[in-house]
Amino acid sequence: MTWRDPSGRTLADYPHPSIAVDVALLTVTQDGRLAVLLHERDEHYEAGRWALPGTFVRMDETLRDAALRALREKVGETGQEPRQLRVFDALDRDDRGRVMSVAHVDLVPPGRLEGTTGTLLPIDPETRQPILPDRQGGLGFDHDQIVEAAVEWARDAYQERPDPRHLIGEEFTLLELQRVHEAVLGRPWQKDTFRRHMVQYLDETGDLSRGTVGKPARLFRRRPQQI
Amino acid sequence: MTWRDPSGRTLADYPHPSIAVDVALLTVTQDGRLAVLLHERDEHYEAGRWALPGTFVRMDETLRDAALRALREKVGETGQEPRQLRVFDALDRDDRGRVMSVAHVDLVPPGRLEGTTGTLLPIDPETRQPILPDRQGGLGFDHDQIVEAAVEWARDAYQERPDPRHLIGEEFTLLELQRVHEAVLGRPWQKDTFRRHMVQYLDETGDLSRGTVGKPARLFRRRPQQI
DNA sequence: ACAATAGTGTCTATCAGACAATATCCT
DNA sequence: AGGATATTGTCTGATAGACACTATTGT
Repeated sequence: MTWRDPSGRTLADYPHPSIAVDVALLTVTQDGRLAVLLHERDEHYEAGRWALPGTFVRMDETLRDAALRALREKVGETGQEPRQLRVFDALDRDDRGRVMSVAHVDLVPPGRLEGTTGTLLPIDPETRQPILPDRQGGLGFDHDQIVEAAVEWARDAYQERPDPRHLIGEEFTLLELQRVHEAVLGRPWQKDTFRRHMVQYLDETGDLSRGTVGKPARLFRRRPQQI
Repeated sequence: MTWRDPSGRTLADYPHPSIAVDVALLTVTQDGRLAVLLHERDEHYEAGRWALPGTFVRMDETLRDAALRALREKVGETGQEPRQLRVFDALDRDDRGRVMSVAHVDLVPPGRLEGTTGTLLPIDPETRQPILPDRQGGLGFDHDQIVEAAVEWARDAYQERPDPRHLIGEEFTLLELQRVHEAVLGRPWQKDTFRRHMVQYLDETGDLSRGTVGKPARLFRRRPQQI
């Protein structure tokens, strides 16, 4: 059944690079900061270093499934919708052998990270790097580049549209929405500018917020995407 | 020397997917159209179909080098600077076995494609697909998606900056520049809008064009990128 | 009444897009 | 002179950013 070339060999008979996935799982914490989920490696390699969850891609799974499995196995969490960033393929990036890694990013609400065995570390908005609790020289592998690309991806996604990854619920006030966007973008936003930019993508629910001080705010929901 | 896990196995001992590269090599033809370099497969698989040049990545080469080798071996041309688009990883995308492909794009001046054994086919600006000379059902594999992504990448690159991939020479008139941009973007551009948009990235050489009918145009060159 | 937050009016600067007038060459 | 192309002036509409005023609640 297996395909064979004229010399009778299958594809797997030729030596070929191994392929891994690494996932930068981002979220926004209670205190309004972007954070990334890391774990301290207890593997047989690079043990003790901070790293992104990652794993080798198996023969019969897609990249997406491998990314979700990496999150489950390494930090006890299911991601949501991992997206490819790019392939890291430097010949010497892994001393164990020839390994390419497909970097992924996912951005999930903080509620999904309750039972995690990983560590959520805040990201410096300027450097786009996690702030490590100890000063032991950064992330393993090329994971600093992956985190940077992940932050860029998230910022891009939150530049235009209201909370596309549903970090907050279905109904929210403009102030709540603004807080999330400011956390992801790592910079403040003028409230009137923000409002006028976002309302075009929002529908009013007709209800008002309750129990807050000051004038109650209208509640909005995301307007269903018109194609 | 080789790393081994606790069970004494190397990375390569575990079955893992094969990895390939495919390259959409784009250029702009004399008649001002975007075109992609294809070849008719004479391989042992999918023979006779139009396809992008591609090859399997070897153990000791980077994606970039594999992409350049694919161009050399399949269409007799050296590319310039292939860039990753994304990984195509559907489980059934290749009947020969589990093969992921890292799609690449490159955009080179037409002069580099003189001795090619491939076929340059124009791209429909609307569909972003090559116009095949025969009506035999499209490209093999998922190469239609790759071409589409490649065109998107090229358009993005030519949205803002003057001819970043140096499809024309170092000195040019604004009309020459505009022709190239219109070819890549697949739509006309108003000359005064185009001019005012581009001059900020250009320096005048001080010379004028010669031998043309009408008022001679000033020559420009790209302003060295200020960081 | 007062504090606090929500929502809006309006001014400015910038920019893309479009039209058309003027400038300068070649034959 | 007349055709052809280059270059620039100017108008319009859209938009981001900023400031400040008005509106509506709880205490």
